Amino acid sequence: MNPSDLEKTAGRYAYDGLDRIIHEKARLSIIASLAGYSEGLLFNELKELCSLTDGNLSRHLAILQEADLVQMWKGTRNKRPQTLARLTEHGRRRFLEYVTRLERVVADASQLTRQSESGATLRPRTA
Amino acid sequence: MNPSDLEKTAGRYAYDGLDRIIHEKARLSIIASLAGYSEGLLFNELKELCSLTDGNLSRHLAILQEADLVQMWKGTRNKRPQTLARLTEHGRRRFLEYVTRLERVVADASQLTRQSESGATLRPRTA
DNA sequence: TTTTTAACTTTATAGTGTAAAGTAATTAAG
DNA sequence: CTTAATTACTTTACACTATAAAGTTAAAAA
Repeated sequence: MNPSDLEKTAGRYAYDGLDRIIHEKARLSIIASLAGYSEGLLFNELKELCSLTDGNLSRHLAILQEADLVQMWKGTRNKRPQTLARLTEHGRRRFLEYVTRLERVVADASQLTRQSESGATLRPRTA
Repeated sequence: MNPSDLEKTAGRYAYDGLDRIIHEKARLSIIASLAGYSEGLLFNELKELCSLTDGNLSRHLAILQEADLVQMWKGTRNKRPQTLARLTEHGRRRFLEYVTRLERVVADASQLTRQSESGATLRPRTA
């Protein structure tokens, strides 16, 4: 890589668009689940789908709610409290944006696959 | 979603394969950069490509090295110390695995796109 | 009426990302 | 020739945050 290349591509791999709130594994898990169920999912369903503990799920849902990515509906189902979580419109858009960025990461990686197949050397370059 | 569905898909969205070490944004950035340059990148090149500060890059490189995902070569270039970072074979494989999981996230998300296009309702479901 | 279960929420803690400060070695300035 | 500045990092301290353990409320069972 020569200096003029650097100039052109500074920040090329910074992945700015990878929104921290969505990128966190547990929350990505939650959002991706909700993305598949536009009618929403119950607390316990999410817990199972995402393999999260109660406290953990509760905290992450609170964070997602605060960011207006998810909305919660509290009700009762046979005399038991039930919480339904759903993506907001905003959350849906932000997730789609996030995924667009992810696609770039995947695309970048395909380059690696090609290079390794073409038998590139693994020696350090000389000074 | 009915209970038998839950049974079948518990952990469906847990994304276990999203290795924490690689998933972290700054490190994903570093690894994706290195993936594009099999001959390795210099400290300052990485700094630019990933828009990281010195300290930040240094720490993350140390973590990646400890995990045997990246290897470092210390040398000098016109009397200045230079550090060259490169993906290890192990790192390359782990990154490819990681990307495979990412592809699943992207695939999951395409479902959302389809649903939103088919005009699904946004009302909470009745108890 | 006491205990247990269900469905969460709150809190304490351990872990981690980040930038500021520190180090060492070279070059430039006075 | 001594001091200041630059380069190329590394170390440290702090602020943040993910997580699970403990706590809460209410219904159901014993």
